[in-house]
Amino acid sequence: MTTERYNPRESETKWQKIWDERQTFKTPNDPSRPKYYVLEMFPYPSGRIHMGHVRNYAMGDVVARYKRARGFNVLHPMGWDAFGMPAENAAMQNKSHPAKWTYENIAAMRRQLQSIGLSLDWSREIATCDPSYYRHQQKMFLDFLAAGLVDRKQSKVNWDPVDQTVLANEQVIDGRGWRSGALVEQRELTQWFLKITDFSQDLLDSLDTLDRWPEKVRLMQKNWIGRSEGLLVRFELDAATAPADASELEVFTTRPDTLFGAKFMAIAPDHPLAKAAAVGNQALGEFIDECRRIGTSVAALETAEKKGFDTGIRARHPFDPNWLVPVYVANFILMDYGTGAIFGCPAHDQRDLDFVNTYGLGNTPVVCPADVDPSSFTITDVAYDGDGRMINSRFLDGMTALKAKEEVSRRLEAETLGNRPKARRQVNFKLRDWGISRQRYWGCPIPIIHCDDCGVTPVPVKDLPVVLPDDVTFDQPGNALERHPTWKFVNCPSCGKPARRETDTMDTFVDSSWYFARFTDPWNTESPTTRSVVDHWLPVDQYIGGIEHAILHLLYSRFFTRAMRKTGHCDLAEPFRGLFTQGMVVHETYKGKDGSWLTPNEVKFVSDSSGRRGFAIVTDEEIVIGPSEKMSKSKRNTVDPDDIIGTFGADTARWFMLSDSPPERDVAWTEEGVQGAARYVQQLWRLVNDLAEIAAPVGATMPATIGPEALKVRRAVHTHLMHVEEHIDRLRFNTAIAEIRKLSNDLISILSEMDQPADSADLKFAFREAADVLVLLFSPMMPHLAEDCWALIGHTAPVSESTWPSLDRSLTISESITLPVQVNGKKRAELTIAADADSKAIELEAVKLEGVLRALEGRPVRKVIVVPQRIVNVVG
RNA sequence: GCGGACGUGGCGAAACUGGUAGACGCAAGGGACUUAAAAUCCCUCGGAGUAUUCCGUGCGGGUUCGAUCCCCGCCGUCCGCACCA
Repeated sequence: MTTERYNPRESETKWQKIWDERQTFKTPNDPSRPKYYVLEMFPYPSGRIHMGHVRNYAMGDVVARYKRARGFNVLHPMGWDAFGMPAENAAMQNKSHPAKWTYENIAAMRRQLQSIGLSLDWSREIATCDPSYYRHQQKMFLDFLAAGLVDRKQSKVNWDPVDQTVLANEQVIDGRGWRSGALVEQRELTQWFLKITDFSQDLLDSLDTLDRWPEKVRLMQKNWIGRSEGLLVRFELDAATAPADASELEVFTTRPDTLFGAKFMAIAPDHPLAKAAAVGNQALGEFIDECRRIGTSVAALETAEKKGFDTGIRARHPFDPNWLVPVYVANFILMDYGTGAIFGCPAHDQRDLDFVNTYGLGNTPVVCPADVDPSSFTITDVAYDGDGRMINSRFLDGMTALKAKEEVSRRLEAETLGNRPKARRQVNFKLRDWGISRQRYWGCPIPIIHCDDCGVTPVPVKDLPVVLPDDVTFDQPGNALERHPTWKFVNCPSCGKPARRETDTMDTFVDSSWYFARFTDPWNTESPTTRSVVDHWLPVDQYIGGIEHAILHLLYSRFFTRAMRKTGHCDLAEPFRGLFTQGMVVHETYKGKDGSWLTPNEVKFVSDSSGRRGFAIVTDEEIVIGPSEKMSKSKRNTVDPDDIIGTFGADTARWFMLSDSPPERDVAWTEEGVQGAARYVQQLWRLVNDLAEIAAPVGATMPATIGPEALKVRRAVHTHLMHVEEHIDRLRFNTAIAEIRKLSNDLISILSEMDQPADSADLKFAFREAADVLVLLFSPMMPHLAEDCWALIGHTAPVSESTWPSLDRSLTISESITLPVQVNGKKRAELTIAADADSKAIELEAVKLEGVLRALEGRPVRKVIVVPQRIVNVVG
């Protein structure tokens, strides 16, 4: 019998149209049904989707379709992270407008996404650059401001003097702007900040509750938040050496135990005391300037040696007024951590040791490791930062370092300097407040008006949204809003006098910090969220995206839900209950003799038992096959989803993306692999055609008696069904797919081994069940093929609207099992026995087996270990 | 430097986290069908061996009846943070 080949191109567009017409994936806000919210990180509308998107959305779609079939009301929306620099750069190049570029890209990418057959509710689509979205963001900014969650303060920024904008740290490469190549300056600018540090402790503590997040991401966030417990210690300055106004220096330390090992104090170049000391000290002033110039770029930090400059100031040791410690300005002290000042204990801190070794200040070990004789313990160029007992430390000697920490803290808290305690305990965080001001046009305007009389004045809510003007030009660098002839000139909403709009816009990370909440009711024109709706849908049950967002996006979103809760926009702290970070799509690289990269389309291959070689199609020259790397334009190893879908169909692309590697790991796109997936599409099509011929009609009831052949089919079906469920539940798509292939392999071999036509009622029923289950199992991965197969086997409603098969667990347990039998840990025999046989019966049978007796070589059996349902081990 | 993850066939991987190592697939080799190719179907496929055998999960030890999995020490690869006092 011949079956026509399955034609994905015709089929896929047909079913996409049908789903659309039937509104199959439209999700009502129906609180009566159990909900499931699955979300993939929304894309930036760069113009075209890439294979990484296909992988990401294929995973989310499997979860969405699976949960839908299992009876959940599934929310699976899509939108666009649409503000950002690339749109402005494109506008500059094309003499166009960022909005035009962005919306054209959105249209193109929406079409591409639709060709993948994703089960998305497009009626909820949002674009963050649309005033209908960002107006609510402006409202929340004002609410945050009123709630004390917004700050406006001076801060140091990376300033690109050519592009005239602030650059993020990631945009500074070797001290130069990534676009302009200009030397980046450190500037003090007044910036808007969101006070994420208000939640430092909670953001840290709550990580423990995120048990469905990757451990790696939680750890990265933990390190980023960077909590450390320590002591703030006030050192009195020697009046004879200190500047007139300065009487003390406060430092932060996590090692108060090492106070008697102090050899110097060091302060940041921007520390107020450094500035005071530089007055009338030209050499010191020059040193400070030099530190500033080198700045804090990564390259500078890696190579810069520890440098310092003695201010001449001396500080008194907190436990000994006669002990004077020199105060240095040093280039490795950060002003924005702790107090911008430290005491240096070189024996137990590598940086301090490097420093004293340059300036000849010496070191005194004060913590001695347990296995070392204190009298011979010396430090030369490796600091000791481990545990031990105190030495050379007066009243601390003999204590453990831990005890000494406590003792020093206790004593200094009790002693006073100028009527205040000499020290207090403090918790410090590395986490900084989130600077959101960007000197860009294509972002969400910050709804603030600056008035000479009234100062910083919020835009009244009735005047929202503050809309970006359309008539802007990009013929010169800098912020188009700033130089717009009229936009920024408004009257003060408070006093009515002429005033100016804030021309900074918000960091685009703000846009993506709450879009998941907006999806729950994107139709609300009055408020960012509708409380009854948002509280029902959130948290997102399964969030899927790239590991590159492990810190910023995910941390900002966690902050945002807390801030939204505080301002009444939602009622939860943690937005993402489950997080999954998928791996990249990589591809081999091809390099010609002349060192130029070739695309996969420009190369042909020859494979035989000696290996695989590649040749340039045009020149026939042999090329070098390089390692698989992330798809990139520069290495020309990209594969275009449109081409793949056009050639093989979306189902094949989806199947291959999910099948080859575990989802969290990188997957290598290969021509052979995608062809294997395409072959399987045809194999399934043939199999379902064969089943359609012999299966009982749709909805046939189970016959009273099921013969052994039919039982075999049913057992296979339900066993594989059980395993596929387990794999999808754990997001193990690759093993789910292996399990589906096992089922189809089983069915193919059962069909080929049948020597008689399946005309008995029980077999017909079993094959009906097999066909239904098989199609339903692969329908989340290959939905279009599944629809055609579903229709072929007689169903009238789409498989996308059908319910998941119910598992009969009794069919997954067989009457007899075959256990491997080991002798001394090595497999020597197999034992087939009743599944419910007890351990004693198994033991008696096992020691009689021929293979066991042979391996024992006449030795007596000393012990038999029976692991139920698993294995038998005979020890002898 | 600090923190973390990972090393299994020619390749991607699996092994229900202590219980038959290599499922499922890719590539390769052999065969059937065909004038031929594609497609399809059958067989082989970790190494050695005539074997009902031995060896084998980066390397070296250990715990255990039994270790890819747990412990100790190395080697290698990748990732994150980075002068955070």
